[in-house]
Amino acid sequence: MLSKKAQYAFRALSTLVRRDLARRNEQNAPDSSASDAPTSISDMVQIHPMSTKFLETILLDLKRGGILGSKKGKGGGYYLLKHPDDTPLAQVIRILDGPIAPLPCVSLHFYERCHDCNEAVCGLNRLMAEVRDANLAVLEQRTLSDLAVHPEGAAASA
Amino acid sequence: MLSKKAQYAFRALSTLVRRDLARRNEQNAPDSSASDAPTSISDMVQIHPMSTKFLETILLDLKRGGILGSKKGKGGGYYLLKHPDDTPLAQVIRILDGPIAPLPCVSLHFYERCHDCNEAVCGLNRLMAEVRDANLAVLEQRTLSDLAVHPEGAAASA
DNA sequence: CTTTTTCCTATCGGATAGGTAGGAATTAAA
DNA sequence: TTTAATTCCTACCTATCCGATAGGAAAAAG
Repeated sequence: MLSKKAQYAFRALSTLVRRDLARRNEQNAPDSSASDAPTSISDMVQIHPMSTKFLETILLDLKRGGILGSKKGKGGGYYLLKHPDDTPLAQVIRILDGPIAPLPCVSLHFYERCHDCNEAVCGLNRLMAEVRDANLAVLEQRTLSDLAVHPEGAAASA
Repeated sequence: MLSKKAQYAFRALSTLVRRDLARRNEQNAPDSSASDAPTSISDMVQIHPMSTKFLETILLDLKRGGILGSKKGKGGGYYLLKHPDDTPLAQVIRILDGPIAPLPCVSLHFYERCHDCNEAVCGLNRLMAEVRDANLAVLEQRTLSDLAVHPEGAAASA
């Protein structure tokens, strides 16, 4: 299960993404690398109500994790460092919740040896690696952009 | 991540499965429904070292969950209620760890409404449902039998 | 120099994970 | 009929983690 941290992170990020994409559209610069016009924490909290102080620590994590940039002082806030297409959901989850794999001994980014079993012949190991791959097939493919896409009704596709 | 409970459960189950399959083979009764010849906790712990008392509570859970049967008293122990092919890994995980879905609002067996968002238009909801499905594609397909299969070296396939 | 913001560290209460304790109930066999 | 081996039950314990809060320091704009 995703932690509250990760859930709140995705909410806040969805705001940043929507603004970022809107701005790229306005400026006719769909591919510029970093976004300007930082969004403050208080703005984010107004759109998705949650504890301001808690969100503060989450955004700090995202910044340290290389997803967000920030600007201090009046008019400051946070902004995406990359195009939303270029940040997979897996990256966000790893920053806030750690490993995605169901066992440390099949984790790609947080591997820890499993001393109670011989990994080469451990049936569980092999199966959980399958689960990990199934997860990553979604989480590495889907990006922040997908967060902002609302599945419109049938009318939208007409 | 799987809890220790679930990990230990899979270890103990792998012992039961190996014995069960061997017995079916000996008796030329590959499809009989329930296995006899219970295996005691102390036997299981000798094969896969772990806390006896802790395993006790785990096996009780598996029994209440409908996966194992038991026999009390001298010569007693636990046995599989069904053919190993007929117990998907998902069932074991749900008994010991609860929901498989990354969010309560996309859980099939432990659904809880998500009051902070409108599920119909929540981008995260939709994405996490994809993750859930990717997980279940493995965990409902793979069964206890797969736990016991050791991937032999190249020689085995020759 | 005041206001607005991010940044940093410490703390806290409650829940959960992992594991233990002690014994009751049941069964087989000596 | 006693003894030994087993499951069954409930309560408890302890350390860690989760979610959240507190209180400021540092920076930037006006």
